[in-house]
Amino acid sequence: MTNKLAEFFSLFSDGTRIKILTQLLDGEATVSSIAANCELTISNTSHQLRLLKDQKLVKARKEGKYNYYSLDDDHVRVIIEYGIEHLSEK
Amino acid sequence: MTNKLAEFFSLFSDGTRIKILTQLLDGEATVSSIAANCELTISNTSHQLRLLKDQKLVKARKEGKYNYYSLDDDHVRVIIEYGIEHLSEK
DNA sequence: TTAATACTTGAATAATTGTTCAACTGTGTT
DNA sequence: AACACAGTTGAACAATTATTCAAGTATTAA
Repeated sequence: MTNKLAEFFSLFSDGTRIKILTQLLDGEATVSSIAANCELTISNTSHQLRLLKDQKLVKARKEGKYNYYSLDDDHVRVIIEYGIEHLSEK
Repeated sequence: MTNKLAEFFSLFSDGTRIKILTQLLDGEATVSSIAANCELTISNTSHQLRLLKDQKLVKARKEGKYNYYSLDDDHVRVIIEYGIEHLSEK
């Protein structure tokens, strides 16, 4: 249980993934647009999105040659907000 | 900002620290009792507590030769609960 | 059917992190 | 003073994780 929890939270423990997640807070986006906005390579973005998808934090929708990713967990927003609150208070 | 957030969440991204944090949800405890309950070495426990303390998730109170650690952040409980909820839902 | 775009994947490398070990400090006891 | 207990610290090693790179698939357009 503790390890599963840790695995879940590890998705928030990397600046790259936090960038991607906060980007997705604004709504769904393609891999290339996420990569562009977050200043990441497409490959890296794709790898991180897969991790997030494996753990059901995001979901993907395919439309033509584009893959649209979006948040698949209502907790993500709150968890990030709590983190921000912690930072601003301490 | 994203990196500070990631640094904060990285405290939850390790099974050892999750064990320590959940142990502290029950109230303050000494380093040795935490180590015993979580089945960790004293040294490892102490190292992890320092990380948690540096980021103001826990605080320490010294009494004689004992160091009592306790949670110093109201968000910890909720964040862990949200993590558990996520796991049970997906 | 060739080419271009939009990704994905696996493997290698680079970087970070966790754990242990040995030595140390501080406190109370004999 | 010498000892045991409670914990801290820094350095080394072990393990994990992030990022890049090169090659691949899928879709659409020329």
